[in-house]
Amino acid sequence: MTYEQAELRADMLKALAHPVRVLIVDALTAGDRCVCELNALADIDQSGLSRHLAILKKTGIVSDRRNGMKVFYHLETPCILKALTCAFEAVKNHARRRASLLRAG
Amino acid sequence: MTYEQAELRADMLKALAHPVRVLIVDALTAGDRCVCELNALADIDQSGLSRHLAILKKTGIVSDRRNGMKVFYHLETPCILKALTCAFEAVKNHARRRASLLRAG
DNA sequence: CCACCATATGCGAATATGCGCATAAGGGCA
DNA sequence: TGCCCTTATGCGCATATTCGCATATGGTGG
Repeated sequence: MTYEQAELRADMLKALAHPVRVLIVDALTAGDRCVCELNALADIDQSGLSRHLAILKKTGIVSDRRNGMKVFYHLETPCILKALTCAFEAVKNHARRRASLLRAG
Repeated sequence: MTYEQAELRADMLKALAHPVRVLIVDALTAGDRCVCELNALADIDQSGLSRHLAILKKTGIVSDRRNGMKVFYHLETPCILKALTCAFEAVKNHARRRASLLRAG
């Protein structure tokens, strides 16, 4: 893999690597949501949420669509979920390994 | 998903979200490598590489094993590759969409 | 046009990340 | 023990992220 290819992948991962953005992507798997609905996900300023959405949009993970006064966000890359699930499984495995090491040692 | 669960996933993604670390994980899919081998992957200081490896190790993505003077790193979570592949496909889709928008508009 | 609602952006401050240099730490070998 | 090789860590600096506040923008309805 070239460095440039690695950079593309890293940019994608970086766009996802924030708890609020993970929550957003998770919520969008159930269907499109407007900003006002997503705002209930985390205890965060509205402007902050808007910025997180802009980050996801810039990398193409989500797209947006206006409907009257509201803007709805749509998950463009559902496969990104596999990444999240994998990450979660890996975290659990890691925790389990650490726990058994603590028991043994 | 709770905020705590999202934080765990985000930590995992953050650990991967750097081009050098992506290169490391990619290289380790072909088998264990010592630091001196990995050092050839990118034009980076040896201390920097060591730090990147420490980040991957802390989250459980890789583990290390001493063999004589050398330390070998091992990929603990090969499923993480699916995340990388997904990220890459998503990047390509995004680029394609942007390109066709440019053509149309 | 004006008031209002939903969303986005400018700005500054706090914090985190990444880097290189120097150096420490762990281990092999004479 | 002393020297060398491989890898890790302390430190300071530059840059990037994140956040909240204030405010701008786009759209609706009176």
